[in-house]
Amino acid sequence: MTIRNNKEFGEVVRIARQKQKLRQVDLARKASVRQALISEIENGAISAKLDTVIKILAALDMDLSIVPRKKAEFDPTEY
Amino acid sequence: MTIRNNKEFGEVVRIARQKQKLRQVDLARKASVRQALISEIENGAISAKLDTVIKILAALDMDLSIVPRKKAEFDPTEY
DNA sequence: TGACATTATACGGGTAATCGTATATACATT
DNA sequence: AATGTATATACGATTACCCGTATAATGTCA
Repeated sequence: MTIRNNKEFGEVVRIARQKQKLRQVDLARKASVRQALISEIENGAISAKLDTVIKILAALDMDLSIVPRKKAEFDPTEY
Repeated sequence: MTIRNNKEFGEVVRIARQKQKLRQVDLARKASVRQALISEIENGAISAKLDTVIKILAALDMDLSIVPRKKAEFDPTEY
């Protein structure tokens, strides 16, 4: 899953959290942050610091990864 | 390339920048930040904000990606 | 509807990121 | 060595993250 802004990051966090049946407060505890912060991040309201991003992903058993930008592929719906 | 802390992120940025034969000031301009900030980030001195991370990676034609954490693989050196 | 659980928002305070700018340090080339 | 180039560091100012805490808003379910 590729991330281009805060909103997309928040969506990924929320989906992953719900998939694991965690409440915001549960994820917050695992990542050592506030429930309020999880809420703000999931809503794309803030630009979290890198270490916060990593802590939250770790709590969700996910990794941050850097990849070469994918070239736009042919999209038949555009024709 | 997986990223677990600020230092690892900085290393990836520096390597990618050098591979593209860019100076810090060049990358800074492309990402709309200061040369000093590129320096600090490459040295792992700060925890950049997510939008800053994304801007810099975009300037390097790279994407931030979220992936499931890889399971630990069998490591023969531990036996 | 009422009670409970979950999420979103608010406030003040502390700290860190980022800025513009300037300079110091390190590196390279002649 | 001297000059030019690149990177690292410094400084004060501004912005924004993150905190603890509390509460408002929303959702759920009997």
